[in-house]
Amino acid sequence: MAKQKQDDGQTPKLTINDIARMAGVSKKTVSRVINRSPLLNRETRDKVEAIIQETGYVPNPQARALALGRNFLIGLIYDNPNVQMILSMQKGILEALHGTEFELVIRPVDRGSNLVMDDIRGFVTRQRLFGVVILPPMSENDALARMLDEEGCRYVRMGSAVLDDAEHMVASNDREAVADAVRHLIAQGHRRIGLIAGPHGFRSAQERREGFELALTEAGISLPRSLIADGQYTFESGISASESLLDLSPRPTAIFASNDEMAAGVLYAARLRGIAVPEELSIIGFDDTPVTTRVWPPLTTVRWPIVAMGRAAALKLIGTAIGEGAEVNEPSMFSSTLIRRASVAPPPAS
Amino acid sequence: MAKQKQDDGQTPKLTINDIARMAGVSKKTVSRVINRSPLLNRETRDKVEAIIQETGYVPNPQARALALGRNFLIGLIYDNPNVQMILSMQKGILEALHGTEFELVIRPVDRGSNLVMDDIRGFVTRQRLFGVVILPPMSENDALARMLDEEGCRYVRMGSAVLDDAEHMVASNDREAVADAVRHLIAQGHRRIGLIAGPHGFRSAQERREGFELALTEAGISLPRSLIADGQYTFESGISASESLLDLSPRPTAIFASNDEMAAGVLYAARLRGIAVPEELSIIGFDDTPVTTRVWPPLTTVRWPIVAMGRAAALKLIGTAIGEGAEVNEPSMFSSTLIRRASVAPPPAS
DNA sequence: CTGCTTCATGACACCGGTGTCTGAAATGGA
DNA sequence: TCCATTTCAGACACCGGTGTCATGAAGCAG
Repeated sequence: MAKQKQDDGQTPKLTINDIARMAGVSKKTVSRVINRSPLLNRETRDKVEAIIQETGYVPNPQARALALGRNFLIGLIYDNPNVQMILSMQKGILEALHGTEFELVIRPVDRGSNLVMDDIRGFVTRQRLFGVVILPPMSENDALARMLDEEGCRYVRMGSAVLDDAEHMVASNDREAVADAVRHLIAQGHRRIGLIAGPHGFRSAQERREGFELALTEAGISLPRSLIADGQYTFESGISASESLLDLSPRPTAIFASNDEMAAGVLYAARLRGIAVPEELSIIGFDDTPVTTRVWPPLTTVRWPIVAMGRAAALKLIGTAIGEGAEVNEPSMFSSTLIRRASVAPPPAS
Repeated sequence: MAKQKQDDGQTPKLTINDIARMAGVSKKTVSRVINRSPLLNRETRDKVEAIIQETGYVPNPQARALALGRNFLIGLIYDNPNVQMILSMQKGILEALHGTEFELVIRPVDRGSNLVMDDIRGFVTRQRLFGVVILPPMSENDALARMLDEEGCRYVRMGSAVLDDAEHMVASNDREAVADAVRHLIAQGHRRIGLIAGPHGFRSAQERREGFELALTEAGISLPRSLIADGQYTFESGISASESLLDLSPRPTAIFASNDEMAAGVLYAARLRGIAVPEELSIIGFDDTPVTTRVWPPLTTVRWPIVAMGRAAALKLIGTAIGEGAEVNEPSMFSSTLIRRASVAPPPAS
């Protein structure tokens, strides 16, 4: 099964010393070649490079990290019910990291636990990460940011929030996006519009709610408390939240759910009661996750450029390390767009 | 903005030398304390441990990795359209890694590209990973396995495959699971059952197809070629594949789709044609992803213990490193179960 | 031809841990 | 009491890179 090999069954790895010996130069010279030092004789460089090519030598990153005092690992910290968002974010970050020597280390944390901070501290200090990207809702944790500052760990926070610190934040303007979505409902003639809010304590939930209220206020529509139901960003919470809304009389003719999962829940609840969507009830969600197109009717929703934001976050992080002179200037604020599908129609002509 | 600090704005990290000096012992002794060496005087150990506690010293993993000749990074290599599966797998692996000093580095690859092998080789050799977990369909790539062997990189493959190499493989028995699902349809009275197969070249697609055929053969039902449509494991391919099936006359009374996304596509296509599910058409999917409960009616599907499999894979990998004596013996074969929801009913009494 | 600068390279210490070997102190048997 | 054995801790080299400084050769003005 295992082939016969010298020591551990492993091909012994080439080191910088091997290359130096083969090239007849000092290891420092090899190091210079690897690091593209400008003060090198062309011949020497070519000779060494040829040997590196030939042998397939790859410098040991651990040794490099040790000598340099920093490594090439980016951490992704999250605690999020939204599976789709995590993967999109990973995708964006990985796109930015592709072709660099950075790798992505992921770290879900348990926000409920009061050991989170210790957990994360252990994570960044043990691995001496180059930097981390923090996803909501953890990104709203200012104590975490302070801790990372203390530990000397670079970080970028993702948020649906006001841009209070462009250096450490990549954000999307949820409030305005939601306001747009609700304006769309109003333009269709809706006046009794329900809101399924996100969990208390989530910045995004707060922003989306404010956007909702903003659009109604603009249109001079009053918003009774009964038209607001609390959700937890989960499908199940969407179902139960919409039940209280659909019990109302008169019933709302449209519901904005603060994310797609809950919007799917609204649709489900409507189906259980035999309420036709969109003829009797319009629905708008938020996130533009795949579920919006899997259900019937496909859900109108708000898309935010999450992959692009992930990319921007990663570039912010490693930008200082790569484009030395050329200060990478990634945008910090992204805006979302309304995706119109089939879950919105004018209200029934009651 | 940046607080005034000595050198780089970073708190200077404690090293083993600092601890040694403070404790009045040699660095080697501190090293022994860290590594729980048994040949240590109790007093000495307590003294050093107290100081470590007090100062919050954390050994530098890069230095450790360099000295040890191996690091504590597990890689996850995948190229998979199935978002849900990736995340579940990540979850399982992270569960296994939790509390250990291992971290998870993720690496999606582009299977289409012919640079994949070089890409992966670069990944494992550059980072000198401790080991990698490979997800399907990359796990079916034997050249990759050989390459990893060559590079001396441990690996575990995930598969819906025959268990040909328990040491390097964690598998689920898709064939039997699918056969069970189809038997369920047959038991309900279905005789004209369509199959939406997965992409050619995917082992899982092959296995699932074989399970499908097995159940029909058992029941003595013949399977005309026209009842098999090719899909790509995507929602869209599910829609188009089901169209050819639904055009048939007589129409199949049930369809087994090789994954949930495609099953959702079948449902969508049925809705477009006004075919009632499950009254006129029964549907079964595979994977038990959340989409099965978001759509109406909720889809009957096959659940495979993906998180548990991820955990097992990771434990297999690090088992040799941790439970020295106690040879960790993770199961290598997992079985799946049929989850009955509302998308299956007896065929119409045509 | 000499002295100075510039360029290319090497010697050597160092990053922060671990393995090996050695030596001192403690233990124990005769 | 003495020597053999065991226990514990330290000295030192080493892992594989990088930073600093020294050194030798070449270039150039005087």
